[in-house]
Amino acid sequence: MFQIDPFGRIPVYAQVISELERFVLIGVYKPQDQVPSVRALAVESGVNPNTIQKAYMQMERDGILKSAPGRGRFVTEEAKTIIQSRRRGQLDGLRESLRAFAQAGISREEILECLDEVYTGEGK
Amino acid sequence: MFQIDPFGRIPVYAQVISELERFVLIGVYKPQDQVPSVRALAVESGVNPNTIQKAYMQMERDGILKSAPGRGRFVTEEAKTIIQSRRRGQLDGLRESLRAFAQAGISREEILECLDEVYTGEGK
Amino acid sequence: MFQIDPFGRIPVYAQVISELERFVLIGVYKPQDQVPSVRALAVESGVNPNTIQKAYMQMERDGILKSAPGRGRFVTEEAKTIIQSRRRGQLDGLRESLRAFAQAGISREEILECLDEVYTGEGK
Amino acid sequence: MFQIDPFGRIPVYAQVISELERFVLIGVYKPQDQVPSVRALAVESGVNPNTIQKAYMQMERDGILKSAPGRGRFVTEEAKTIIQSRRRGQLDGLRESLRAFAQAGISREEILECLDEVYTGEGK
DNA sequence: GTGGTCTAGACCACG
DNA sequence: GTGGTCTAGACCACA
Repeated sequence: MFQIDPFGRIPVYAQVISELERFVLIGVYKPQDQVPSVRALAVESGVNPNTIQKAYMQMERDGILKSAPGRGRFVTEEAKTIIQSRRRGQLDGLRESLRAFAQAGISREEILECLDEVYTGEGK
Repeated sequence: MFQIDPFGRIPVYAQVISELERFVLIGVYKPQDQVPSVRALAVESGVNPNTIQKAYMQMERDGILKSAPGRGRFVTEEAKTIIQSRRRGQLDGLRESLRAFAQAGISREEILECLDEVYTGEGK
Repeated sequence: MFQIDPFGRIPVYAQVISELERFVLIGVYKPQDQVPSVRALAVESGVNPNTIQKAYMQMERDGILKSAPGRGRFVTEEAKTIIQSRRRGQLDGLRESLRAFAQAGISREEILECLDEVYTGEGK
Repeated sequence: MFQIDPFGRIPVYAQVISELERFVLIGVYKPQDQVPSVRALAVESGVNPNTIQKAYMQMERDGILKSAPGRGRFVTEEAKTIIQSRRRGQLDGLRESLRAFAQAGISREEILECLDEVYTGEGK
């Protein structure tokens, strides 16, 4: 239920954030829900507690989580909104990426095919 | 003619490779052509010779360049093919990335818009 | 346990690779095993960390090692297979070498004698 | 008739020597024969004259050639003998090489097969 | 001049 | 602590 790949270029803490955000988007975690404690999530995911801590801290900074000292961490009301709007901002990143492919001689059609594959294919 | 950004997340040696491969793809460097010497490219680009060396070595391992010790480095016959096929493989990465946007609630239309922006926009 | 000859025609980084691959082949390092850190191996072998780094990077590109940033480097599942198949490819080089001896007037028997000497002699 | 590969790990000057020695062994060049001038061989082989010069100097040092200033270079009486005996000494190198293959997990049979291939195959 | 190798020392992101 | 990257400066073999 919690997939982390310790190898590969994506930092583990970023993967943790990504997974948690995904859970918020699909409604596994709803506003006011309590998220697992650092320790609990660490053992469940096999990730170093320091790394979980780092992920939680950043999500707090982003306004997705809020911590109630001594009681735990909770999903904010605006979590879903924040995540979606931020992802929209990431389109800039995508644009840059696409530009790279364009420069690399990949045709618009090849990418379109790719796109359809994703949006008509299976949901996962 | 040779743009490197020493600050920013992309390693300099990767940028060097990217630029050189771009030159091969657009025909600035053709098979059997000699590429600039390590030292020459270092001064031209303002990058440390060691970093150029690292880039060249990797391109050699990739079969894009071949070296004739004492004479210089040359573009292989298969260079263009290798680069293109490799980039095609990178489409898998793009596919995964697009899938992430889909999950994040970005519509197919938003990405399409992005795509057109890139392919109809300026060449740079 | 780790023999490096810093003088002599074989590059140090190549010797490091050779030693590590040997350890994989004889089972000292098994799949999923962690290999020594760059710094640790540097002090143990008396080689500059950069040189170790270079060796490790190449083995990674070869698919023999994989790195988990911040945690260390590990032997891949396919390591042994890759090494063996690559060495098998080197038989082409041997064939060429033998051909040279044949042309040089060395008889098949002389080489056979050589061969037996090696394979019946001591393991080292 | 004169094959040089400017790429690859074998130095060009060594290849030149190897080719010339081959010609002596197969009788193309006999004792007292004059070998091509540095310049002539350079244009014929497409190799830098400096490199030819280096090869000739070493062959002189080895007693295979002797120079008559102003008249040219000639094959010595002992050339063939010297080359053959030297090659015999190279068996030590072969032995070391075979040992490496043995350590690399290549079986004696695989090398034997290789050997037969060479000695029963075509002469070239 | 070319490429190939190595050292020393530094900085950063990550866990 | 780990790996990843970069710089500066040096030496060698080769053409």
